[in-house]
Amino acid sequence: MAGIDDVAKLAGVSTATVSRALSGRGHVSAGAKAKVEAAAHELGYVVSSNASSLATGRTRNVGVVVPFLNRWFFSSVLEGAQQALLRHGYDLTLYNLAGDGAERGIVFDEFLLRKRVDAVIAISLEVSEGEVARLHDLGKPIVGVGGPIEGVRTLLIDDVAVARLATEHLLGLGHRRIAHIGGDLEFDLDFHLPTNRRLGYEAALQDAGVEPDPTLFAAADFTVAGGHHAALQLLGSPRNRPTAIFAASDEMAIGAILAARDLGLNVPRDVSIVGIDDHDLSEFFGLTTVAQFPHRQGARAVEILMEQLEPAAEAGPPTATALPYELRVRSSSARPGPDAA
Amino acid sequence: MAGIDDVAKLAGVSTATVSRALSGRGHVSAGAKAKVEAAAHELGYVVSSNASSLATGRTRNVGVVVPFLNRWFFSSVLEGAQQALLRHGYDLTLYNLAGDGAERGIVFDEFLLRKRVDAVIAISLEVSEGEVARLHDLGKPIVGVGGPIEGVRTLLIDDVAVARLATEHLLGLGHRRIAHIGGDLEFDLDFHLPTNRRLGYEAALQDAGVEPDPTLFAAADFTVAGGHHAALQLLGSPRNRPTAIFAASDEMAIGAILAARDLGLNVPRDVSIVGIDDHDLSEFFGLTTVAQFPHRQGARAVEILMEQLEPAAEAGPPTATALPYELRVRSSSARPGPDAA
DNA sequence: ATGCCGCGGGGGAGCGCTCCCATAGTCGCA
DNA sequence: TGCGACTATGGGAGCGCTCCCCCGCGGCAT
Repeated sequence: MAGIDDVAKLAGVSTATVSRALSGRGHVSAGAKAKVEAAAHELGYVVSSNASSLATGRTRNVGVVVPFLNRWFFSSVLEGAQQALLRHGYDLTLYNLAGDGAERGIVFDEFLLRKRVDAVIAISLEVSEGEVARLHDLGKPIVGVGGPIEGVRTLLIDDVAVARLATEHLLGLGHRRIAHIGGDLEFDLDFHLPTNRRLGYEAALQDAGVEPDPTLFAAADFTVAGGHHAALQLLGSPRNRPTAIFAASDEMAIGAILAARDLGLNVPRDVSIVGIDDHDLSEFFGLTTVAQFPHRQGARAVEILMEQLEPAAEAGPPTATALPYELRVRSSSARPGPDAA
Repeated sequence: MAGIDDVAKLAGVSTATVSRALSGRGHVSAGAKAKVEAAAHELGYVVSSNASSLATGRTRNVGVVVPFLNRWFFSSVLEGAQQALLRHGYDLTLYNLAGDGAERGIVFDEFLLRKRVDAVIAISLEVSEGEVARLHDLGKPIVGVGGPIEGVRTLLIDDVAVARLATEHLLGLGHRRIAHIGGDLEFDLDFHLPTNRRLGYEAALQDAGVEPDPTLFAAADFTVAGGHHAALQLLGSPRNRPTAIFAASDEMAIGAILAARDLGLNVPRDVSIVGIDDHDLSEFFGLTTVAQFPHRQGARAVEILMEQLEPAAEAGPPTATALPYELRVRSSSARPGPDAA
């Protein structure tokens, strides 16, 4: 393996100049720079990140901590973060904290603190104040995505507004009996997402002069099966059947569409269904939804970290934290049928 | 931040002893080891992986290269690999090569070779011989999962056998007109998976004395939408309609189930459907499938790397490369209806 | 007794960079 | 012409470990 000395020798300069030429820090004449680059290329030289990190104290590596890997939201955020990091020349070290607390302790004690990473992105993960404090003491920035973390800059869509938008879409179509499939409370201990989406739903109804009907709420976990189960209850009996369902996630909404079909109901003729996410499968199911853009959220998280990690970089826009969302109307929502109106 | 010197001072020993005590290499008396551990704990000392890597030349970090993050197979393998690596005290650096070749070159030239990783796991990714050679020259082991790579130890299920098993299940139920939804050829340039599964399907038919009917094959990409589209063609007209469909993946199979429903056909009464994977959603859809276990495949890949990276470790079983698979019969397959038989 | 071996432990070189400091040259302006 | 400011470059300490080499000691066979 070629080292910096080999490059220096070949280029006829000192190692200091090689370092400067390749890193862009400090002054190097154009000629010297060209010679160094040619030599480096010829030798197939790549700086040793270890040696570089040791000397600088920076690793150009960020740790990403996720609770799940195989769910759409998480993998999308991860993908966005990865690509953004790559553009900045950073590596991404992945920590998948699947549930149990044992791994978690190891990751925090041994890995994150091992000077392996310069910063941390926590995706929808509860991080204790103590953990945040430790990272802070080490001078490692942390940003959260998709779940509020005490004392940490966090990226998340305005769940209340998103739910409101979805509900208003249904109200605008003329629906009045609108059910909601939301997360159960246990889940809410970590994120306020289910609560917030329910609040947005209720607020939209009230603004339209519709009193929320507790019998039109069904709790479920954020899966197709959960949404299916909940929708069967909601749509099960013809009397008092809602004309529309707003589900807190697309996976739930897809479950609801399938449940409606199972009951012989036509979507959207007999029941309109909307979700939140714009999941991969939503287009296939013609699901009307409010898109959030987890891919961009991951990228945004990286930008925020870069502002702190590399203050020298372009100042960038003044960090607008309002995350975009967008109603995507497809075929699963329509005006209620005449008998319902 | 406490360094090794601080620990040495507090424990009243030399840094060499601290290093030995903490790494387990070399001889240290029990007493000294206890003192060192106590001191390290008291100071919250964690070895700097950079300094350690620089001195040893080993990073305890493996690079995982994946083409997609948000597909069930990939994220499952990734999860399995991550957990296995964590158990071995290794980190996982993720490289998501989404399509284009530009990123790819950067990753190989700058990142993987940057002495950042000790080994590489390539998931269903075509790796050129040149790339393999470079890694080999650097002494970095590489193992593939889910796609054959020239000259590299690769983990993948026996696609022919799996397809055969699925097809034989249908044959055993009495089906004779069995259609197949498989990958298209373009996709096959990378992996031989679609071809192999088709071969297994045809072999099973021939062994049962059924001549494969080319009109009962439909190409699709490996998605729900792809399977749906293909199944609509296959099941579209009542004449010559197959009594069963074997899809090369569960996502395709689920698309086929939905297509059957759209056509007013009952699964399994009018048509049986089986897939391959045991995808998360398969249970919900009652899909009969041949489970492969990507999570374990990821873990297995790690074990193989560890055998090379840490020869000192337990010798382990003699590396049986036969990967497990298992038929899971659910409600989507049954004997063909009387009119079909 | 003597030599040898194995174990426990210390000193310190060296891993491959970065960056501080020093030096030399160049330019512009008083 | 002189001086400060700035650019270009080299020398070399030091980042925080690991591990080679060395020493000392006790036990054991010769």
